Amino acid sequence: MMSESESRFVEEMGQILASYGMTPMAGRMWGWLLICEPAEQTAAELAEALHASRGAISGTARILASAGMIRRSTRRGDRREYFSAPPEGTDQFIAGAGRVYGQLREMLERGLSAIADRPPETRVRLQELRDVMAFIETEVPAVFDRYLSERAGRTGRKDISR
Amino acid sequence: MMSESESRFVEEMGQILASYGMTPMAGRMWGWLLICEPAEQTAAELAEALHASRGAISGTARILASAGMIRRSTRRGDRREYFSAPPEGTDQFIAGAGRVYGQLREMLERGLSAIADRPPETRVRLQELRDVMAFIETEVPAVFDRYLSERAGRTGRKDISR
DNA sequence: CATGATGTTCAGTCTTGACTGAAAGTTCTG
DNA sequence: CAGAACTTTCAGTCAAGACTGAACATCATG
Repeated sequence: MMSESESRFVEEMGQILASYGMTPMAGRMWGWLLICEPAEQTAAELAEALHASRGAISGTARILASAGMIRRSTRRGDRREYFSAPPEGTDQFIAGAGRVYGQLREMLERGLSAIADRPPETRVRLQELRDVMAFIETEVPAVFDRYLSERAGRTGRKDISR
Repeated sequence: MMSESESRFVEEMGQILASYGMTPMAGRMWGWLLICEPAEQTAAELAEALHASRGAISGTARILASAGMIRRSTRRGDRREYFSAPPEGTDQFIAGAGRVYGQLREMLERGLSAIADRPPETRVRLQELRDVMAFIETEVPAVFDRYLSERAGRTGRKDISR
């Protein structure tokens, strides 16, 4: 059973992730998997905790798993699947957020070629935006790497890899 | 009249911005203002170009203007307002995107206090995510400043300010 | 291979919220 | 100050899509 404040957190995760392209259920599921005990939960447990149908759990788990944000695991002699939020999920989430900038930049490139014949003072408006996106796009991995090495230092130089 | 490829760009802007929390109309309007000629457009012109009602233009312009992404200007002896996409609009857009990380971090803090009494191995899942967000939150302004100084160099050291 | 347990699919329902359009409000000109 | 030109507001419409739940598929076990 979820406490009042836990439930509030799970619901907020649903709202925020929903406002950024995922479904509310995806946010709730990830949120719950980040705080639940035990860390591994069956579909039936998730359905009960989140007050959701089996169908919703199944579909949402598929999306989150293919995005790398949750992990599915099985146990010998147990038909059920167990879901959990692994550490890499965080990285995948950040990576997904970073991809947005590339997507935007590509669209802006197409926009620029659509107005290729316009005077420079017109084109400069879009170019400026495209340039910012291109810059951020290349910076995101650098920032993330910097975080990783900072963390490696903090936790006593574990995980230099990746 | 919009060309085929311009129309495609405008529509794509609508879709992408919509998938990131804004309305389709906001994306379309910003997109169009980034490529239209002349740069300043009246509400009536926008309504025609975007095939939208006056009401939709009014509401959307309010949102975009208060977010700092478009500018409203008036001319003496002309009741109409003119809308345009100024260079600062780009900065405001980036700033808005950056704010997301702070919002997420705050929510994660609340989540952490909701599970304050749990064992460390449970809390570490959320803490990890919170730490990444906090790091990125502080990095975003730095990245943007780096872009500004790079651009200042590129354009012959204009605009050191801001 | 029959049975029960679990997972997936999908047609239908229901909610949310973007957009329309008409009415009301505001500001300029003669 | 009357009237025209715009803009804003808001109740209503409509479409998109998240979720449900039942039917169907799959798998382990006796």
